Formats: sequence, structure tokens, C-alpha cells
Amino acid sequence: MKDQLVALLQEALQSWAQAESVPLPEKLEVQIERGRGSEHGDFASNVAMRLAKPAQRSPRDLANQLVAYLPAHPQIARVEVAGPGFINFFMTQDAANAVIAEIHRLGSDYGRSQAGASERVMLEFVSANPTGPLHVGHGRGAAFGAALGNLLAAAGYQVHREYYVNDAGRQMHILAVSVLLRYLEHRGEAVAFPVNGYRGDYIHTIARDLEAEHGERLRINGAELCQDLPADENAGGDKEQAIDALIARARAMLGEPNYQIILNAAVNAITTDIAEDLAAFGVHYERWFSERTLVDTGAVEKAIERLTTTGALYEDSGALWFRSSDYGDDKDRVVRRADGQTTYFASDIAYHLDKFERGFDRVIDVFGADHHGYMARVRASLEAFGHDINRLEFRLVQFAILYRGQERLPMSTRSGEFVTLRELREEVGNDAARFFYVMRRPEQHLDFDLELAKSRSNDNPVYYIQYAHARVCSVLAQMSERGIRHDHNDGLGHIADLDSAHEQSLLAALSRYPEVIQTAANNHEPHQLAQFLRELAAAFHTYYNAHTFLIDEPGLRNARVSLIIATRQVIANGLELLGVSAPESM
RNA sequence: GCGCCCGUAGCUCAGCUGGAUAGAGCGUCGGCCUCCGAAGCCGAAGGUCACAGGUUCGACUCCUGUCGGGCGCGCCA
Repeated sequence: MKDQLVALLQEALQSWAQAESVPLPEKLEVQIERGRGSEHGDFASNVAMRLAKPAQRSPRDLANQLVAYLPAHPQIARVEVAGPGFINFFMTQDAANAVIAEIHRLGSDYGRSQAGASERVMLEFVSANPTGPLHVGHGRGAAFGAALGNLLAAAGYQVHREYYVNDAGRQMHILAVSVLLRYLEHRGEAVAFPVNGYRGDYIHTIARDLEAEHGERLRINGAELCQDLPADENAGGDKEQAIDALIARARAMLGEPNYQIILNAAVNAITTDIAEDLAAFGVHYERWFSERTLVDTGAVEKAIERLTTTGALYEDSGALWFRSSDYGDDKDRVVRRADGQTTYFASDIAYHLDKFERGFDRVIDVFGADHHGYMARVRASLEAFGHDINRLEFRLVQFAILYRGQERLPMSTRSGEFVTLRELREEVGNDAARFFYVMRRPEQHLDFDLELAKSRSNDNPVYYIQYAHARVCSVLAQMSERGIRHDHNDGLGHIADLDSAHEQSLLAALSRYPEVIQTAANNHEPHQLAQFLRELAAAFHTYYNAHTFLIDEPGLRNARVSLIIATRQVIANGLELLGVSAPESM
């Protein structure tokens, strides 16, 4: 409907401009918005006010003239000029009523569109390092990315979801050594656990699995392993040097084949765990992209070579630097350390280069807020390759702070006492977790109250919305129990009887849904859908309390039942996109 | 110190990307079940949109500055 009005207005503008021989400004976007109250119409436009200055007319006069040029349309009841120069559209009752037939006709496709015109969008999200299980912070990125992917797909974009697995480089060695040390401890070796090592129960678990499979085969002498290593941080030394030396010693003593057994076991165990966790959370990817493949295929080296030929790299103190400050970054960044190892950033350059050269129209990176410093350098690298950085977009997702009622839960990754996503899911359930994570704007810090998420009351928006869905199902069950048959065609024939204010506002909400999907998708804001669903549920609950649906008079009854079936459909469609179930009873 | 994000009702947050009288939920106070699920509904009270300037027909929204909060500023990942 909105699109049609825009087209009509554009037509009127053309005719007016031609008749008055006034050139239209290049950048005049015709905007149509929903009118707030009935007195301002169903839709409103501000074009007259925007055009007033360039056309040198008074906004109200201009509005009146435009209205005169407006083509007639069967669903427009009347058009008014109001206030400073708004053009208000009042739609016919038929227009509002038609939405029910449309929802019944389209079913689960209602709200879907081709607005994205099959543009190819690449969406990377979560991409947590495989050094431990996902925690509640990652959960928000997962829920947000999954919902955004669904929204984009619903809006007609071709979506490719990807998880970038940092399974190469130094942190993997740190992980391997952490597992090795726990393994040796379990075998009775005396070893010192490095400051930089990964703690946490899951390391012990991996070590135990290793013991079960390989027994004593990976055992080396603990004292020898730790002998004469550089001092660790807690002994006044450098923790990075300490652990690098430990890694080198371990590799030498174990031999490369045995070392790789430990490393692969650790990486596989953790990535498998993450993948299972996300799958159970309803989060799916088209591809898991391994950093190691970038290294093994030489893509990282190739990217560095290409940057070298463009003169974007230089050497200093034995390290290789990228001139990111030439492209708007705060400072230059190292891509190859003095010891010859390429950095995490070097891989990321190669990864983003690969993304861009795979031919996506648009690339979206969903980052945790702590990674915001990364945006500038990634952009810089793409610019150095001559790519159009406008195709790249970052979405920063702020942290979720967990509360249990009033009490704020501590979260610390290093100490290993963080709350995992799995624990959260088990405590509050997937539905509440998915919904709570996306109900706020991503830039907004999220207070996640575990008690609230579990509560079964109207404090809890998830239950509130699901309850509306279940209530419709319950009415239908009640109907068949009483032996009443619903005649949908008769209902459509009596839609005009739905003339109460409650029915009208419910109809208005239902007709808004396709617009909500489009703006939520285009702005990358799933919370708009969450917000809408709450409003829709509220309109339904109000209606439910004010009217009885299962009345004797068949025409009105059928119309009302058709209306609530349509409501149920839209709630189900919306919840589906958010990854939340729509239960028939609860 | 520099950079990014945030500051809207007592609390947690929306505000459709510059429009008409700033909206919800919770909390507080007062009502509604012989009637399709009360996990619901109705009503009341509650705001100088952090502050100060600027841009214009018009600002919660855009720009500048100040104050306050979060995060980040490694040859870590």
C-alpha cells in the first residue's frame, strides 16, 4: 500500500512540475509514513514541505496543488491537507479489510518481499576463537546475526552466512600446550601452568579424552619440559616469551606428529562443541571458513605480496608493517612479526580480500563491541587493495550483562568462570534467550535478567507474544469442541462487520507487518520486529478481552475468527524470523 | 590523552532513520473472571528527551562543545 502511494505521489509531482514548468530537485525522495491517529489519516506525506523551498511556494498551497494532480485510486477514500503542509491519506475500509484475505492467501509468505532484488549479502557473525566454549556475550552476536540473516532473506536478499574459525596461529599453540600440561598433570607430572595458558574445565575434559584415546603415548617428562624456560609474568618475566618458549620446547620433545595430535584434538573438540551449541540454538551457517586454509593455500602470503607491490608495506625493527594510517587508521599495524610469524590481522586481511573477491554485493561483519578498534584497519586494508569499502558494513553488538534479579553476575573469560551460552540456554530456554538477545538495539547495552527471562508473566515479552498465539489456537480448539465450523469465505464476506476500534487497530497492525520486515532488514535492526510483535500481541490481547469471538451470529463470528487466524499467522511468521517457537499451547 | 558506542518516566527500554500532542513494559495507586486460557484487560499518576549553543518552516533525531557511563587503543588473538 505504502509503495503504491509513493508511486501516486510521484506521478502527481511530475504532472505538477510539467504544468507549472518548475524543475523538480534531483534528490527529492517521496516519503510516506504511517499516520499516528485516525485524525491524521492512515498515511501521510511531507513532500510539499520539502519541496516548498526549492519550488518557492508555500507548503500548504503546494500541497493543495499536488492533491489536485493526484490520480484517483479505488482504495483512497479522501486526501486532506493539514497542519504545516502534510498530505494525509484516508484509506477506504476495503483497503484495511483486504489485508485479511492477503494474509490467508500468502500464509507463511506474508511479509516476504523481493525488495532486496536478490542482492548477494555475506554475513559473518560470532566467529569466536576456538579456544573455549561460547559464552553469553557470543550469544547475543549469534541471536542477532541469525535474526538479521532471516530478515534479509525474507526481504529478498540472497544471504550467505559464515563463521570464521581462527584455527591457525599462535593461540592454537597456546591451546595445545594448555591441554598438554593438563594431560601431564593427570599423569602425575609436575609442571608449571603458564600465566597465558587457557584455564577452564573444558581443557581438562579435552585432556582426559586424549588420555582415553592415547594413554601414555603422549607423555613427556614434566621437569624437563619446564626446565630453564624464560621467567613467566608471575616471576617478573614476559608472559608472551615464556609461553612461546614453552611451545617450542613441547614441540621439540613431543615430535611434530604427536604435537599435531594434541593440537588437532583440541581444535576439533572446541569447534565441534561450538557448532553443536549454535545448531541447538537454531543458528546455522552456509560455511565454516577456516583460517588454516587461508594459510595453507598461501592466500595470506599472496595478500602480503599484493600489498607489497602497491607499496603499502614497510619494514621496521625486523617486522613488516602495513601503512593503515594512510587510510584513516590511528596507527600502522604489524602483519609479520620479527620472528617471521604472520599476525592475526594478516589472516584477516586475506579473509576480507577473499570475501570481496568472491563477488558479494555487500559484506556485513557482526562484531562484539570490544572489536570496534578493528574496523578502521580492516577498511584500510581493503582500500589499499582498491576495493570499494562502501560494500563493507560493520554492526557492533554491545555486551549483555547478566542479572539474576538485582544481582549482577560476574563474567571473566581469563579465570574461566564465565557463564556459557549453553548454561544460559539450559536455564532460560532457547526461546527466551533468542528473544531477549534481539529485543534491544544492538548498540544498546543489554541487561539480561535471568529471572525475568524465566518468569511466566506479562513482565516477560516472550511469553506475552507466545501467549497470544496459543490463545488463538485455544479459541479454535474450543470452537471444534463445541462443534462450530469456521467458514472462511463467509468470514471474508463479512469483514466489513469488523468495525470496532479494537478490530481496526488490530487490522492496522497486521497491515504494517510487511513494512516492518523491510525496514528491519534494510536497517539491520531485528529489534524492530521484536518490538512490533509485542505491539501486535497487545492489540490482540486487548481485542480478546473486549469481544467474544464465538458468538451465535455466523457472519460476524466467521469474520472475527478469520481475523484472529490472520493474527496467529503473522505472529508465527515474525517469531519464526527471530528463531522463537510459536507454541499452540503453553 | 585519542577513537567508537550510549545518556528519553522511579527502573528497563521504543521512538519508523528531520515531522503534527514524546510512547511501551515493570514498579506505584484503583478497577475487571457464573463469559473463547487472568501467562490477560481497563484506568490514574509519572518526562525541561544529560546540559549549552548551532543548522531550518520544524530537532529526541543532524552539527559543535561540555558533563556522565561503557568499551578499545600490543611485534595478543
